[in-house]
Amino acid sequence: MRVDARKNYDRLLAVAGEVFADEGADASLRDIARKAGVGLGTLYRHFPTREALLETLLRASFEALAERAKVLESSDSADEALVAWMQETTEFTYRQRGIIALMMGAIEDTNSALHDSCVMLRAAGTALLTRAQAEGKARDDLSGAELFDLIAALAWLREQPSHAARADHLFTLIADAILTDSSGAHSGAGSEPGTTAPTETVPPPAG
Amino acid sequence: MRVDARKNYDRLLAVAGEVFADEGADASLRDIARKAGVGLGTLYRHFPTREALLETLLRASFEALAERAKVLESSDSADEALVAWMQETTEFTYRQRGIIALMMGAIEDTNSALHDSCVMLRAAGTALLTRAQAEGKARDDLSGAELFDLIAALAWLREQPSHAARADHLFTLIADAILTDSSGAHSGAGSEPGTTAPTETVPPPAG
DNA sequence: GAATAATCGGAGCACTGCTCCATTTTGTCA
DNA sequence: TGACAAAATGGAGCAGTGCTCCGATTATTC
Repeated sequence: MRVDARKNYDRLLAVAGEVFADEGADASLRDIARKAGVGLGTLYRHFPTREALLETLLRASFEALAERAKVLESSDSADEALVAWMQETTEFTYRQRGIIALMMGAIEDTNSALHDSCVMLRAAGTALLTRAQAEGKARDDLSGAELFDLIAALAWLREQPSHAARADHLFTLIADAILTDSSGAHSGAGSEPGTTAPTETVPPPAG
Repeated sequence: MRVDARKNYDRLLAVAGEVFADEGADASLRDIARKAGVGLGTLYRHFPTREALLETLLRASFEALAERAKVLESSDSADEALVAWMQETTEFTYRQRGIIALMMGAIEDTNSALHDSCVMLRAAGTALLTRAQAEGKARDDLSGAELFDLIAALAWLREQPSHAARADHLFTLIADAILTDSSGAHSGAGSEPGTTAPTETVPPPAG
């Protein structure tokens, strides 16, 4: 890549990261180009779709979430691992305002730039779910796709301002619904989003 | 109202009903005006916001859902009544594609034309929930607002094409999570959206 | 039939996503 | 160093959006 192209590419990513953070995933691309001091054509040359831009920005985070699932797979408690990963994934996803709707569309659209990331994320969750099910800690009649749906629904809910105050409670309710009664989850230690996972496990998006 | 104004008003409502049904709640207002054979200014004169137009179209249905809750309140089974109403409300809401997002914004925006309808709907659900709780059929740590959130989340999920096949199953999962174990809901009779409420209880939107 | 008030409808503004291509810049090779 | 081809640029242009504004038109009243 030519050095001037590289410079513009980097500038676009940096600015896009800020603008998306400020205004959500439906921010104006023209605005991003303008703030990057670059023509609109240049933006489209580097990132042919909005999703391509978002994918480049968020790929590292998606991969970190998948990696995190791998680590959690070797933890002691299969149910706590599952809930912790659900919590982290929900948290990350809802913070990228507007992205969960794109992801739900991308997961069955093989042409979408976000497709692979979504499939990877779903697979990572499925592995944790399957392990919990094998240990009798999670209900058997739940698929990885359904787990993904539940996380998406929770993330969408958190994007709604009117819901904010109740977010943790509903997360716990749904987490408990996934776990089997015998896993003793109702006491809450493994399913309180506010109290678990105080450490930063997913890096912020690049830029 | 002048007769020409009345004629345009009615035409707009009729056309808007069709267009919103075809394209969802974010359909082009200019397109609606054009198809109604009316100027854009005329549309905005009658319906100053998109939400005002939707509210006029859907008010009767919202009121029917509230009325339905009242009827269900005097049914034998408090838990079955709650789940049936959840099912009908979710069904109605998701069929009006795109409206659930507007409703979530409207419920705490007193200026929105949809505000009153949303508050009314939430209150109707709260009454059913409270009754079920009083009878020990629903978990106590759930508020009417949270019930509304769960219905919204389910309706949003159903709007996602990738989710369609799993809609009924997740509805059942969440319905069961709301009911207490003692209510015997896990056997399913009261929480199978596909099998309950075969009768049409909510009229289609006007127009 | 004339006066008046209500209503109409589309031009116009600022914005969006996206395409296209004349112009400019860069890297290479003699 | 200078010439040249390839790569990259950036913004004009198109079709669409929500929404406002106001001169022209129409219905109603006297």
